[in-house]
Amino acid sequence: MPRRSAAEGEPATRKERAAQTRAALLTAARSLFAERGYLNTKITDITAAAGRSTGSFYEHFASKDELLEALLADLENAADARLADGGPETAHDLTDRAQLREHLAIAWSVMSEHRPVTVALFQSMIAADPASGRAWHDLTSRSETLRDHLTYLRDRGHPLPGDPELIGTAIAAMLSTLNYALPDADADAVVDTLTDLLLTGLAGDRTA
Amino acid sequence: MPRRSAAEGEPATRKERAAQTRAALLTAARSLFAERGYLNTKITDITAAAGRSTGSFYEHFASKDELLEALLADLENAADARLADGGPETAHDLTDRAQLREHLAIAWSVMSEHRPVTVALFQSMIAADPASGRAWHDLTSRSETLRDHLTYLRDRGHPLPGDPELIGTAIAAMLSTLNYALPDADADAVVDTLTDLLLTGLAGDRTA
DNA sequence: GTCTATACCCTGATAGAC
DNA sequence: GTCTATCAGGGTATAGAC
Repeated sequence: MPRRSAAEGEPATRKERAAQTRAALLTAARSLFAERGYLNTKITDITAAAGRSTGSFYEHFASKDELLEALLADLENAADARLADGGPETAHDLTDRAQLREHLAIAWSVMSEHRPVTVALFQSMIAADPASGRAWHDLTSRSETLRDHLTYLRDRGHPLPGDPELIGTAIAAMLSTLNYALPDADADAVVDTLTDLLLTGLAGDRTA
Repeated sequence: MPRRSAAEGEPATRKERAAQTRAALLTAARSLFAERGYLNTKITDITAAAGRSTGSFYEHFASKDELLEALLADLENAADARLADGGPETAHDLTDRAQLREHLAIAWSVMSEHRPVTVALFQSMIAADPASGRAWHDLTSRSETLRDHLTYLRDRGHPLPGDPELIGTAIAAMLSTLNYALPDADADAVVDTLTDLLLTGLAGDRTA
């Protein structure tokens, strides 16, 4: 049986302590990313906020970028779990107001709930060399589901405003940037407006 | 009469030389911003590309940020001149396809033609502390004209998808981010798609 | 005004004791 | 694994000669 320190509530195995440190770093990073952003947060800021030493950081992550990967992995696990609960994997007809709205609402709430990661990913994307094409790549892959639904629509004979990939990416650009810029907005109001804008446009008949 | 150096084509007054250096720095900055982006461009990169010394930079600008201000001022002067030539200051009814398209086309071409400044401003905006609200502020002020046109529409009795300021900012977000991500796109194709998307939406009747 | 040289600070990353 | 201490590199900004 492993040795334990005298008397306190904390577990004491090496593994557990390591996990605690790792978790503390992730938690600290999260709150700092949301406050000051990813780019302005230094590794030393994270370790300080977590109450650990600078050197300790590298025992868990090779770089700030790798820490972000870990946060992202957590996010994806959470999202998967949520979908498994019974997500609206059925929505396909984006010309149906309720379905379009649902799609936008989910996107908006996921971004808002995971704001630290969202902010970090967005800043990281924009800070990359513009010539690298990373922004286009990220936005495009972020809107895969959307694109699939659009392609589905087009294949069913519904004419679209243009190429599904371009439309999907444009919408992703709008959502990502607006959510980044407007963290404290009333979600329902924003989603309502965007739903209406994307469904029937500026010239849409709203007399009904 | 001021002294001149022996024999060459270059003018030699202090003022002129200073202006040349300043111009060289601005030009160098422009090309570097377009290539590597604003954030990744260091002051030493600019001076090196301009063929000047590091110290010389501070004789003209207090910081990289101030240099960007200067570039922005140039851009605004150019834009003003272009408008004075006979810009489409008449466009008001954004529910008219031609007028909406014209508005979007101008926005897109201005962003593309001044890509170095556009890229720099965008990166600078995103790199700011997320809590500062700068992103919202920038996007909102960037879409003032759009908002005015939308307000005009609403006041004329045309129902909009929501608050004009929100809609205008959402569109600005889409345009800015998409243009940032897609520098080499076929402008006409993009503008066509966005026009159609914003005019009548995904559910718009395109049978005609 | 422009240059060279350099001081200075911040940040990332490592070494070695515990 | 975690800490303290420290180093190396890159980047900003200034000093002083020309």
